[in-house]
Amino acid sequence: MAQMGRPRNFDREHAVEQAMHLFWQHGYDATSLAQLKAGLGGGISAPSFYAAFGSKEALFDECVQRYLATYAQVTECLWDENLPPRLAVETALRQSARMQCDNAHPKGCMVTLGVMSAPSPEHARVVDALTQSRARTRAGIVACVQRAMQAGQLPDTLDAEAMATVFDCFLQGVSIRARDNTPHEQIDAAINHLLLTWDIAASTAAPIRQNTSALQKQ
Amino acid sequence: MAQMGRPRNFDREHAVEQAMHLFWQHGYDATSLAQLKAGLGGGISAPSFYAAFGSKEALFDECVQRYLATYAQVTECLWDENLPPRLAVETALRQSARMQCDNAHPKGCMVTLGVMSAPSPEHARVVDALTQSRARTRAGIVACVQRAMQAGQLPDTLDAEAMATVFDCFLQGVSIRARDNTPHEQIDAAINHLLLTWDIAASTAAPIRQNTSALQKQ
DNA sequence: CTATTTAGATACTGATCGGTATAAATGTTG
DNA sequence: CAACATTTATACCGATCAGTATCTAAATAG
Repeated sequence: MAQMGRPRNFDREHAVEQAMHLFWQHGYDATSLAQLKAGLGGGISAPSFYAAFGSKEALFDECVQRYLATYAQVTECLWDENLPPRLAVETALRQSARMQCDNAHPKGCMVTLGVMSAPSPEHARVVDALTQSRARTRAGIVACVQRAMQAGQLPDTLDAEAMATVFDCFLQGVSIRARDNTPHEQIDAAINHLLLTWDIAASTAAPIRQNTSALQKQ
Repeated sequence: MAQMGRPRNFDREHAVEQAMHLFWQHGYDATSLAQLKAGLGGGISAPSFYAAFGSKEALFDECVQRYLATYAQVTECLWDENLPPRLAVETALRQSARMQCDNAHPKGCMVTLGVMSAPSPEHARVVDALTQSRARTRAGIVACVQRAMQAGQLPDTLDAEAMATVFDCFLQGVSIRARDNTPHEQIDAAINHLLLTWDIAASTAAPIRQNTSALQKQ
């Protein structure tokens, strides 16, 4: 059955996409209702906005979900257990760097750059989804390192959290550098160097696991 | 000669310090005049605020200058030509990480976390000092790499910008991780790994290979 | 003392914030 | 057609934004 009532004269999907770009660029607070209304589908009225999206906060949540389901997928390879761990990390770094430097949308990562304000109770709720997403990516990198350790590709004496922090801090920093208009080639070249930390750690791994020494620690 | 007129009953220096903490934590736009008035010296009135500081923007500029002259000095070792380049970079990373994780003030770096909004003409002016400071730190790291290359401590075939981007991206990312309450020990341990990129570059005469293993695509 | 200088207190400004009440316009359903 | 459902346009809400006008309080200068 078709939709009853007067049909809306803007494309809701397209409007969410435009709203995501606005939030991505300016952040949650700095994006005003006036900006959103003016930018969505070529201009809609306040009542249309609230009828379609509920509230500014609800629209933001929807935009975050949209972002996580699309652009943020570049790091999803971290969870692909069919990929060799090192390749999974490298792929995540390279794909994310490429995405963040793309001119087709705001520079940097929306999940990272939405950190801004922290303390106010409602803002905390808004930012929570972003914080959790960052924690998930972090956990994905840690999982890759641990997988490599279990496979003997990294020494099992390694501090997985510390090793993962190297890559995660770098990845978070890419958002800042992308905002500062660092060319993608430069970041990609930096990834070459960064991955050497993996290789040099791997070169100290015993080719055949020696559980005797590993089990000493606790 | 002593000051004429009625003396103000709050400590201006202390007030700037408190304002800096507020801007540091919430960012420029998200810090309201109401917050500032309530937080400065235990509460001052609007006219007192404007008489003492001129405007919100002028106070922010003053806070940025204060920040650059104090907390941001942790990376000033990058410009100390008496320090071996690698030690200068390591010291900058470790001191900055320690500072950013300190509980005595807001987590992260004010210069990095003030990026937020970009486009509006006046906001651009406010953010400009931060952008320039980031560029200066970046240039300092590049200078250290170049100094090491000239001293034969790094191969002269190295791409200094790319090498510096490794450390700078990491450094920028520390702000995000500090906001996410990553313990300082973990970041410090990550710096150990990160510095291996310097050592392995130093040990190789030939330029590092491009695209170490994957992702020739696109 | 008076004059001058500076800061504080109260109250207010116009603009913008996110959000809504009301009712007309436009569609489907029977 | 009439009844219903939904979006639209206009106008508006109280709250808060950054910033001020006005007057009084408190200090120094002569």
